[in-house]
Amino acid sequence: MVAPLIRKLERFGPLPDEGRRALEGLPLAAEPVVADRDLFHEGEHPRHCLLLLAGLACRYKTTEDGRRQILSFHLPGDLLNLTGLLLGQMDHGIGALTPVEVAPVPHATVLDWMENRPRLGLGRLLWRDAMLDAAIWREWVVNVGRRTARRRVAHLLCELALRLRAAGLARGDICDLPVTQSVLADATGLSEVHMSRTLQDLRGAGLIEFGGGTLVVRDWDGLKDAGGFDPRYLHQLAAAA
Amino acid sequence: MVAPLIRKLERFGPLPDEGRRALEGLPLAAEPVVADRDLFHEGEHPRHCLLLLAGLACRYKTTEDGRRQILSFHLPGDLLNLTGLLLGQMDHGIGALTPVEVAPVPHATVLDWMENRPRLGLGRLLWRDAMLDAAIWREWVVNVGRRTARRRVAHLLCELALRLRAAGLARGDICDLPVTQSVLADATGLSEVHMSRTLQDLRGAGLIEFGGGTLVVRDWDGLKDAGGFDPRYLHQLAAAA
DNA sequence: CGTCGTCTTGACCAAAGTCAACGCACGTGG
DNA sequence: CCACGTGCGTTGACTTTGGTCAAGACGACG
Repeated sequence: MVAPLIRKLERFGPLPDEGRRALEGLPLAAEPVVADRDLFHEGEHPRHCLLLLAGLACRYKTTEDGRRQILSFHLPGDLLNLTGLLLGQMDHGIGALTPVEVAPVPHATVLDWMENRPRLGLGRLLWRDAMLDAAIWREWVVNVGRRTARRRVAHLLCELALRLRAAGLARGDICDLPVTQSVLADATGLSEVHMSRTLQDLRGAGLIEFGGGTLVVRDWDGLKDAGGFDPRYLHQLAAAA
Repeated sequence: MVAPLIRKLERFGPLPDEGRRALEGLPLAAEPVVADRDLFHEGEHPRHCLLLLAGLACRYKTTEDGRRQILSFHLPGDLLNLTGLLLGQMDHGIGALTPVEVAPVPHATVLDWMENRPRLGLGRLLWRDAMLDAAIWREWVVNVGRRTARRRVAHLLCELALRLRAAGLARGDICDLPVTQSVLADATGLSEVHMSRTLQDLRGAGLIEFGGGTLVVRDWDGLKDAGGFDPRYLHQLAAAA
């Protein structure tokens, strides 16, 4: 069950055997969660992280006037909520976009890894993982702040295609992306209607197909181009591009 | 010289005496940097962090078509660039917005604090500081993604007023904010012209005064309201609101 | 005194939002 | 097996927000 997490951490650097064994020995109780349920609520003080085993999750915030902004997507293998561990209170929610399986990992366990057991080598790798999330947020600020709808959407799809591929959720250019257009709209700061038009635009240009929970990248170079996508911000993940 | 850094870290939790002594004993060579110069370039592989001693700095990215998006502002006491330490390559630039004083701190030193010397208690505090930056980015995604120009600008000014106050750069509601409107525009994803109009709008509503490098918050509640500002995302910094 | 950077203003334009209607697929219950 | 409802996507007409372009004011500074 921890294999995807281990694979991900090893992208950041070597994982000592002790660390690997610690992860593999972790008692994990998988819990199913139905779609659209919160894994963490904004404002709560969590006492555990969640290892995402299957399904798609997202972080999001809701504005004062009820609009939703999705902050990031999370794939199987992601250890959700180091943020909550370090900051205490959740400043955002984490929700299941699809039916999901998660396994709680107590904060105490993670803190022990990071602070008392340097031989595991987990501290730095987990920290890097958190910093990669931050790198993605920085790019999202640029995306919503300074790009047109077309570039925005193309850019997001590039990022997702790459991450889905790295997580083993794609066969070639065919990616599992079981989300509605309204989810993509909330991730890009666009309206649902305009998302629909923009996707049609990209489809019409022969760059993608999207529907039925699947994204097909028809023309990777064209899509990269349309999005002004430079994968360097994804750091170790960039290789695939 | 490290006093502002220590003050900031202590907001996140108790700093053991060993840690304090380690910081105070740090050999710091202050270097002046003129305004508009880069402290770190996008793409470089830095070998040190920079402790910001005086002046205002910002992180930014430039899009493929040459537009700038400012990602965050940094005030004296900030230890710039834990990101570079952990991710290796810079995915963004860090620039001096005003004349600035910085002191380099080798990566090796910081890594040593964090990984080999748990008694210092610095690891967790620095990590929290990095996570607070991430919390601010999340809010910025919401700000540029889901708020109108007026709310956006009001929100940014609320955040800055609070942070400037916490950093001792404000006397009451009068804050040192020596930046041009074009900088604020790049931080909010607006055009320079529209920033000018929006500031006039806020001025006209009696919420702020802004000019000559100074921000005066005339009506804090009104400004919070106009920005939909809820300081909880600033975590330990929220107290002042 | 002239120049440059910054801010302001006005006129116009383009991008994206809003509102409303409709089609379609899917699942449910009669 | 069909009727119905619901959620999702699409389309069109219209509005709003903010961007763009261009000109001018103002002040700091050489």
